[in-house]
Amino acid sequence: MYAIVGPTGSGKTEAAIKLAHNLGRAALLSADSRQVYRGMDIGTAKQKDTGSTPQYLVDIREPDEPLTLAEWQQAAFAIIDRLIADGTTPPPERRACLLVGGTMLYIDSVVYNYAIPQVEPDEAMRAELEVQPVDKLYAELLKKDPAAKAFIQPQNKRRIIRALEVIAKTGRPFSESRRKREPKYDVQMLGLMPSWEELEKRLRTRAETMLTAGLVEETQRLINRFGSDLPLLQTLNYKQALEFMAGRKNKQETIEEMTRVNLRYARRQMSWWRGRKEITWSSSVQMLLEQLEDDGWVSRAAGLSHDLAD
RNA sequence: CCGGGGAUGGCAGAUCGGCUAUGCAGCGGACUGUAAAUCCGCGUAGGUAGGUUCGACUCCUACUCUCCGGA
Repeated sequence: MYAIVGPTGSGKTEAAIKLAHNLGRAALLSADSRQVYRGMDIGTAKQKDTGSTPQYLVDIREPDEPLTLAEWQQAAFAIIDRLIADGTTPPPERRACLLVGGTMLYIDSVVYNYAIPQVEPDEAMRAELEVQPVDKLYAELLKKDPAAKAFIQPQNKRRIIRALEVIAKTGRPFSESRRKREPKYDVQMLGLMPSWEELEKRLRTRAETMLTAGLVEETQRLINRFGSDLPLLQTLNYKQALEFMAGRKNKQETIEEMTRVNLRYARRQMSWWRGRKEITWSSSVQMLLEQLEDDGWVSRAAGLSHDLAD
């Protein structure tokens, strides 16, 4: 199993499709918190055509029923188990699994087998806590779970509330849930990151393409169906499309703005992965594939999937 | 040409005779059920030349530029 990570617009999906082709029998597992929603295609740069390679966890929800991390993780585990792990799948359906996407937390939840607290969001409780001052909430959190100080910042109300929610429902400190478990799968992590100049160029071109391809119309369709206060409309690219539609920005300004916010997001993604020893980085799709050949990973995996197919 | 207002970091925009404005952008970071979310840390200033003062971005003078009104 491979995980292909990299910032938005780096060409991860393209790399994954080529790699899947080289491997022979493989499937794509999308780790993307926005591509899971139907009708959000252009703005999320969804790749519908993956050739003969199946793609999972795309278009699995309507935009008005949000998917949570825990649900996504369970769905991912179920698919991976079916494809490669538990041996109950008849050989013809078995495939090497390529986990590909930019949602860092989603990737990690599978690769490191996060034990996500089985506590569903409690809207009533959240609303109640929301109106209280942060410092009070933070003090309460530290009293109940002193170790939380190491990873929750004093002003981060949303995460403080989540931590309090978990403590209230489980009676255990939130910090306990961060323990690492044994990984379920043997995952090879590959990173794809072109130069920043190259990435900026790609993102600008992609922004232009999105507008030409009908990003505005797609946004309008979402508004028509779900109303203009749909939270998902605050997503990258859709938010900028809304500004354009409201006449606050012209087309050129919108393209620049889209490029800028995508670059900012890419920076945050890179800051998540920077310094991870287990990721092998490449600066182009070509390099990534060559590196795999050189290290014998492809042939090994190809042999494996060949065995599986027998 | 006359009168009046302004000149502050990449941009916007406050305050103050000695003590971090702030926001956006930029750079770095955190992250276990909203994660394309949320949050934290860090640069870069005071048009030019003089003067007053222990000390000037802050007060005074001149100059330059600019905006508004009037010729």
